Amino acid sequence: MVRDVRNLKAELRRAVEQSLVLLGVEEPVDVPVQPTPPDRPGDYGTPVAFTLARVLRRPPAELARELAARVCPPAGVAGVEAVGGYVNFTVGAAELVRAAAEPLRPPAPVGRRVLVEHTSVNPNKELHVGHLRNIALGDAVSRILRYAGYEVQVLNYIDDTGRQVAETLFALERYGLRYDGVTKYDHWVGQAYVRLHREMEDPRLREELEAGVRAVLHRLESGELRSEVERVLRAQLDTMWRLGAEYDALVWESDLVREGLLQQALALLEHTPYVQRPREGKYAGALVMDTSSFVQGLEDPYLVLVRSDGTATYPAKDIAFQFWKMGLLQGLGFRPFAQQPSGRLLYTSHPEGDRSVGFGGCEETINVIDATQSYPQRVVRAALAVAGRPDLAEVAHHLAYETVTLEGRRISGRRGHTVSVDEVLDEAHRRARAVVAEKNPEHPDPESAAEQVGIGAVRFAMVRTEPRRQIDFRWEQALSFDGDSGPYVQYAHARAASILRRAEEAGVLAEEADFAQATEYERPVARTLLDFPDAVAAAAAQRTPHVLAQYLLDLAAAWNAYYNARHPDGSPATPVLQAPPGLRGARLALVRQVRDVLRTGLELLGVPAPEVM
RNA sequence: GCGCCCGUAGCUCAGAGGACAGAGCGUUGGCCUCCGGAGCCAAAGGCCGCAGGUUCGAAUCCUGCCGGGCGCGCCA
Repeated sequence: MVRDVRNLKAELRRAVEQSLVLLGVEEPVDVPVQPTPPDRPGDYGTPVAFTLARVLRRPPAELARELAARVCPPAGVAGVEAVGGYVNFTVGAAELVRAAAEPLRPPAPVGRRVLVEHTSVNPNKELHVGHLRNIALGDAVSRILRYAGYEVQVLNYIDDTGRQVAETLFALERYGLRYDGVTKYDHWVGQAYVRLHREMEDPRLREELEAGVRAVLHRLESGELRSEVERVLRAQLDTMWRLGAEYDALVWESDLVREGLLQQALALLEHTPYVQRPREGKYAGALVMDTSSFVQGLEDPYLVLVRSDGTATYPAKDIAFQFWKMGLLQGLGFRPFAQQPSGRLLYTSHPEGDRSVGFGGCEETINVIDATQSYPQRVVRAALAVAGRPDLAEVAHHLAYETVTLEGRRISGRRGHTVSVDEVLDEAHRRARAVVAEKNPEHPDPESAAEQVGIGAVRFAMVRTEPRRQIDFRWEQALSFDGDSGPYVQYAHARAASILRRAEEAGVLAEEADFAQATEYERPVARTLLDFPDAVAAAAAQRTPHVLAQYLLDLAAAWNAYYNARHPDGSPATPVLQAPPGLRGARLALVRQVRDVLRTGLELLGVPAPEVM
């Protein structure tokens, strides 16, 4: 009996391989088994005859016919036929539905630790739609890898010693601002930042402002202003949590420096032939790394790690962090920071933290950072190679996504050309609320449904396309509730859940399935259901959620088509609750699986799956 | 200038070297005798940027060109 599609495909492959021997093929040949296109006979097929044609010097169609005649198909396969040069297999409807209805089993643990860093927003202003893409991608990839069996650490890097934070805190001081308690705190603080930048345009003030910023920077480095930064961070976290993103730990840049990780990283690099301290010329007195063997296309391959005044550059800190992530360096203590909405504890690095809390030291890393940072990310990988670990450089991935533009222009927080995540979510909620009121006026909890649909629309829009593609943020597109959208998939899920609810009310939910009664109408949904493990595996392997998003659209479409199917005379072809006993059980099993796969898939994307919407 | 990424239907996008290139939006026309119409069915719409090459087979791989985005600081 066929258990699931992985077995099925593997069994088909084996059967074909055995028949190859009968044809006199001795050399091992790769036998691809793929689903047949719609409107073609069969469910799965192989083009192996084309490969063979070359070796055996015979026409592919002829070989396909011979293969089809000799192959001994596994149990449950109802037919084998040659279609042109392809050999196609038809699985019986009963077997197909039975296999598709088999309960989901998550993949086994792979025993590999992966560290995903995402979000990493400067703690000095509210989140904008560019950050939205980062969070949606990073959170989805983390969930997918965890499901795929990896041990995943999700980190959010807090750049608390950066210029942007210094400018903001300086602005608050300079203008003597007091929090009004009304505006969300990160938005309020962001206004001070924008105001300072307006003032900085005046060349007469530049020196005075610069000195002020530098003074704050020093206080930040000493850790003196940590609680100020933390206050902004907590406001930002509310937005991240509202989106459904959660983290395992926050890593503060100041901790990285204070714990000496930066110095250790530099020490690792310093005695390699690639790193030098020139006595004269352009880089006199600085510590520089020659990246020419690792990064192409640079006029000047020398990268400054330590300035001639003794201060470290940003790339140096990045390198130290990366070394720690991959276990080249140890250190950093952690302690609990907050309880997240799901109950999961969020840790933070801290000078008084517990050093035995085991973050870092992963075998593979994924840095979710936009594509404009590709060069610094290559430098980070180069540093691993310089430190004698080219093997680690291979698995230090940069999940590079293209930036989000706004009306075709680059987002700029400073110039106010931006849309905040909070604003987007509020508007999404408002629009979804209106639709719920219209479509489902009896809804028991319309506010909660509107929130779930709004978030779902926004997050799905951010992950449905390939990360490398630039996207222009448009309200109608990001907040679309029909067509290829999050709510479309959510609706398909709610519809399946609704049928199961009614089945339970009618007392037929536990009815035994008689798969032998399965019809041709079930075939497309069943086949699509069987593709789920492949979709997740592909998303994990390629480290991109869009593969899974596209799959869920396919499944929702197949399920909706099934739901609406009619006989040629126009009468409903696929009633579930009114189907004859046995067939009803089989259809309920299929509907349950549709609901479970949609729910699981949506969860992996971080899109809520409401039962009623 | 050099390097990286992207060019697929009017628009927004899928498409791990395999079967006549697929969705959504928009346009046109249909579907409430069923369990949710945020849905379904159908039609129209394509030199897959251009030109070569590799291959039994190319939207997919290679080379060149064209168009667009980004990067190339002792900034972060």
